[in-house]
Amino acid sequence: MKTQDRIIHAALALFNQHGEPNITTNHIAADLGISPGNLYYHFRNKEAIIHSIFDQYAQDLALAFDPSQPQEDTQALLQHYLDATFSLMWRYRFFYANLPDILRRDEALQHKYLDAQQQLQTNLMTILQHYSHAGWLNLSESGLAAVGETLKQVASSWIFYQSAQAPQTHIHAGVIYKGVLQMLALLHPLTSSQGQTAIASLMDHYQQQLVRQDIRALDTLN
Amino acid sequence: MKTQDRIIHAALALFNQHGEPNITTNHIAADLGISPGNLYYHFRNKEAIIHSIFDQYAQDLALAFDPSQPQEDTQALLQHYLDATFSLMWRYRFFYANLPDILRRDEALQHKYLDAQQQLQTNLMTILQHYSHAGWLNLSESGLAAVGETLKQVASSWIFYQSAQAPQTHIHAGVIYKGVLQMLALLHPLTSSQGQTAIASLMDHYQQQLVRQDIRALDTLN
DNA sequence: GTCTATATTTAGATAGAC
DNA sequence: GTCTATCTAAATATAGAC
Repeated sequence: MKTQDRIIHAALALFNQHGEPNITTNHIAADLGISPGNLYYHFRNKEAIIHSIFDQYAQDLALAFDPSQPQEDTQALLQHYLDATFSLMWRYRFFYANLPDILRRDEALQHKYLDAQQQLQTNLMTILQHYSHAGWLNLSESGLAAVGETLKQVASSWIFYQSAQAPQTHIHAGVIYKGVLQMLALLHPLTSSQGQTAIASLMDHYQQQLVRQDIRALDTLN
Repeated sequence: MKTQDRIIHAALALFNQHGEPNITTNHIAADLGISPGNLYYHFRNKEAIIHSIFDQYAQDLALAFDPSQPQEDTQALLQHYLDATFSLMWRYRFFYANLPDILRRDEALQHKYLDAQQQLQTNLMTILQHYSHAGWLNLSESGLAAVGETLKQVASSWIFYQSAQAPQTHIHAGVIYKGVLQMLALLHPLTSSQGQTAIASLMDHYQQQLVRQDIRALDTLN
């Protein structure tokens, strides 16, 4: 791997584990066994590293919604959406745990972030409209928009919320399934009887993922 | 005012305006026109200042739900709850914009925060149960708990969410009314016809507050 | 591309005089 | 209680040799 990519990789891992404000350029260099001078040869400063990590995130996000993918049914579409957004948020969680301060320092990044959010929201609304047209949701057009807005907030602040609720050590990948379940629980009382079956089956699916994840987490402790 | 209180006051204002990570003990001392040495006479370090500010927040929160207050009707109770929690979150917004990192640094504070959250959640669930018993909500017992959990997340991540959405300069007190409206919009489709009237009247109320606030914000610009 | 060495700056904190 | 003076430690960043 190129040194530039190794820096991005190491920085992401350290940021996720210790929180971005607690990791300096020296920490990153030391972790890789390279000199600080070398690191500064590849990146102008720490902000540039964060910016590059975000670019990679945005690229991963675009790939996850590759328009060349085959048409799927509504149900699979929602599951794909939830899987992709939450697993990516988890992989880049340092960012979502610290959004206000990171974005304040880099105006260009703020705009890129809002663009990405807008794309995610558009995709979500498309899926909600599928559900609505299939008669699975009992909501007016404006009700749909309101739910979409709430879902967007729940998703994009989930990592933040969990980080504040639990001491850092207790956070593991299982929290992403909890986040998905939280969103589905929000939709559940708004569905018609057919829709309820669809949402309930998704909730079952993620409940199982959560249990498996918890078992894996226990294994890690041993 | 005692110097100790003046430090807390100035620190809160600076933290809210510039973000806690961007304000040093030197900034606080300079803002007050006192020496750094003097500041350190009153507080062991910056963390102690933040901790004191939180203690004041917790005290304000307890006061806002003074048990000696007269019994109110369900509707007034919810309005009181929303007014108090959101206006206090606004007054101490630096904290809510940066929760994960602030709490990670101070384990004792993490516990105090969780206690406060627990108290807020208990109060919220009591109110939801009032609504439910009055036949205003079409929800099972478990549905009620799920909605309560979502409302808790929406409320406690509202400041964070807004700070990430908007460039810092565009954030003003009006966002707290938007947050209240967001919570009410979440409840709205879950209500019975009587409940709908009650929630709709609250939404009207906060919509008006929001408009007034926006007008005041415009005034400030002129 | 990478290292060593080092400069610059700032945050956090303390000692001791008043 | 408050100030002046100052120290330590750390973070950011660069210069120049290899």
